[in-house]
Amino acid sequence: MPARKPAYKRRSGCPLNASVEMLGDRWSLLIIRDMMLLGYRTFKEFLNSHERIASNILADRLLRLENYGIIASARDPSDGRKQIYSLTPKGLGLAPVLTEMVLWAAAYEDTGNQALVRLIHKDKDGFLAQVRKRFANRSSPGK
Amino acid sequence: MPARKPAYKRRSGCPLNASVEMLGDRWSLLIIRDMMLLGYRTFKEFLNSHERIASNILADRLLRLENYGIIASARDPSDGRKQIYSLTPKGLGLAPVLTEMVLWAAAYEDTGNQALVRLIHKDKDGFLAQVRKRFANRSSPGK
DNA sequence: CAGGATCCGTTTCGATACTG
DNA sequence: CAGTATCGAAACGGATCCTG
Repeated sequence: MPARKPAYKRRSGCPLNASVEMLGDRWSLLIIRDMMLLGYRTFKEFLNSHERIASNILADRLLRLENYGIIASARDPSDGRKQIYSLTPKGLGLAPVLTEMVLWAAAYEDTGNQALVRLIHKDKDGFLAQVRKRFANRSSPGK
Repeated sequence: MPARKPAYKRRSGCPLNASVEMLGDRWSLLIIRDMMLLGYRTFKEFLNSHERIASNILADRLLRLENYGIIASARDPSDGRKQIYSLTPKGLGLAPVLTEMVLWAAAYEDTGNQALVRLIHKDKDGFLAQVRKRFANRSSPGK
């Protein structure tokens, strides 16, 4: 599966257009969430985690996100087989978007993960700073 | 095309899961943007506008969003042919999400619509309040 | 004419099996 | 471990048709 270019044409310059092109599918945001909130970094972690993404789709999405500059990949120096994925600054910049989505879902729908929601509610800026700091120190997954 | 239920199963209770299920496609967020920022309300406006969505897809998305409680529809009292779509409080609650997405795209990508971006940057809370107010007064599109 | 439904070819998805 | 290959199923998109 080659790195997709959408078949449909989209007028650019309109707000949100670019965002939706990069993130408007069922998996991209979830992958980013796993990196940002759960500290996942390897193909296997994404694969075994959460919503059971198929391996071909995962490979496609990782490549796509990398092409968009949202994530970066590098070979694990200590284990040549492993590939380590990480968020770029641009990817990290999505933290406020994810945060607002979590709050929205919590307000109207989702009952899960109340701890996180309360944490964000109590101190949104602090939470965002914490996310950034984890990635500034590079790769301490944080559970 | 019946109102879709996703074929894949998704574990619930995980943050963002619900959001992505409702909004994780190429059109839903754009439709909401058009309602929220451009004041669009009718089938035809959505159809002729922006990125040239196909009418069957549009009908499906409108139904989906209505089923999720994000938008509501009612017949135009002054013109029986027309259907008027509007944001519910839940849909309006997406304003912060959209706002952050616009800011993110502006910071890393999109060059279009600088005016809006500057407005949001200057006074994010004021902008959100303004959006809410427009819909509290119901239906003054606001260009 | 507005809102949508139907038809149909094309693209993408997703599960599983398989490879370097 | 990190992906490819394959293939049936689903979703997409364009065009057209239907209905009030």
